Amino acid sequence: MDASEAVKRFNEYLKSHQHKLTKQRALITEIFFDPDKRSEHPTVEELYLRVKERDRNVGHATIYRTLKLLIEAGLAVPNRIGEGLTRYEPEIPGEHHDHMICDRCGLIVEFEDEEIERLQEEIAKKLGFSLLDHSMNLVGSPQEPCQRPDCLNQGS
Amino acid sequence: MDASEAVKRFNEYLKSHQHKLTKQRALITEIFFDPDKRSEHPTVEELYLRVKERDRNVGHATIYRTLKLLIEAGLAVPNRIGEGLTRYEPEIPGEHHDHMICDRCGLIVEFEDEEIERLQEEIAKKLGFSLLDHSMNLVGSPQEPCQRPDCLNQGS
DNA sequence: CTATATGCAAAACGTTTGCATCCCT
DNA sequence: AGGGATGCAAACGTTTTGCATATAG
Repeated sequence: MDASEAVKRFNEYLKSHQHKLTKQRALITEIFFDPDKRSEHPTVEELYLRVKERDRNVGHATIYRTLKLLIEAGLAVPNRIGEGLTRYEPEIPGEHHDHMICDRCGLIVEFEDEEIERLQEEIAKKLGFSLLDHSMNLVGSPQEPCQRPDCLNQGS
Repeated sequence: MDASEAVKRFNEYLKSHQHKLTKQRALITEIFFDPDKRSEHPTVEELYLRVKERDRNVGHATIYRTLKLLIEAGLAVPNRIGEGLTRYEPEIPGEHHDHMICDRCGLIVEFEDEEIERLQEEIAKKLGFSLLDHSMNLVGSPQEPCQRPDCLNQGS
């Protein structure tokens, strides 16, 4: 799903809920779904700064309100890993992935595992629930020197 | 591990790090590890109120600072599921469990699954990391009427 | 006795909200 | 034209911090 596809889907959601597709909402969505930075899991502040480059008048509130709508539309997922602030990731409806987080530099690697998904269903059932959602985050240290310039694990 | 065992372990950690076991720290730890409420995953505010019943002079800051130390000592784990506030759970070193959260009433059921733990190790390895930590939260709706008085799912 | 811990209140932080104005449809 | 959206700044709840005082070791 590319950025304009995301905007289209968002618009469909908005229309069906008496909301409007404004310039700001379209811009935020485009930037949020930019394929180059898709896996960056931006914070509100990070997204705000990137949006501000293209529209100097946006306010924080609009980012917060738009992300809330994107979540309702099933196009974004909040992720409260680690520290004290929320990160958001673009969500392709129907897909799902979990996270492997680098202990040294915070890099987030996404992955998917069928076997785990299956086990989760099974566990929920055994506990008397039907599974609606789940999140799994692994934290680890890299075994090989990391390629990222800001990673502390440069192969000491 | 009972409450006094937890205090003992905490004291060991404190001593080895030039910290002191104060009345407040011992009290907070005892209450946090109270076997009756072990699985309640209290917020700071909840813990604060329970501690205040036994020592009317404690301040919020002491709860925050003590929980931070308990985390360093490996005796507590912060859990930022769901809403906007952090819950804490007592941790028995060496043990680990994941969470099944009730969609209707927020009840947290703890569970452990060897198979999942094994798969997580495997996935981390495949991605080039050695696993340090992980968290997994399942969200689901109960299949049977819930027994909790405050659960919305009373068997409608 | 001295280093560390406490309680308080103020500050910091991320997030939400009220309101006058603006702008999609 | 009118219901919704925006930007701003103030309000909010949680967590952290500075500081004078108290206390464990």
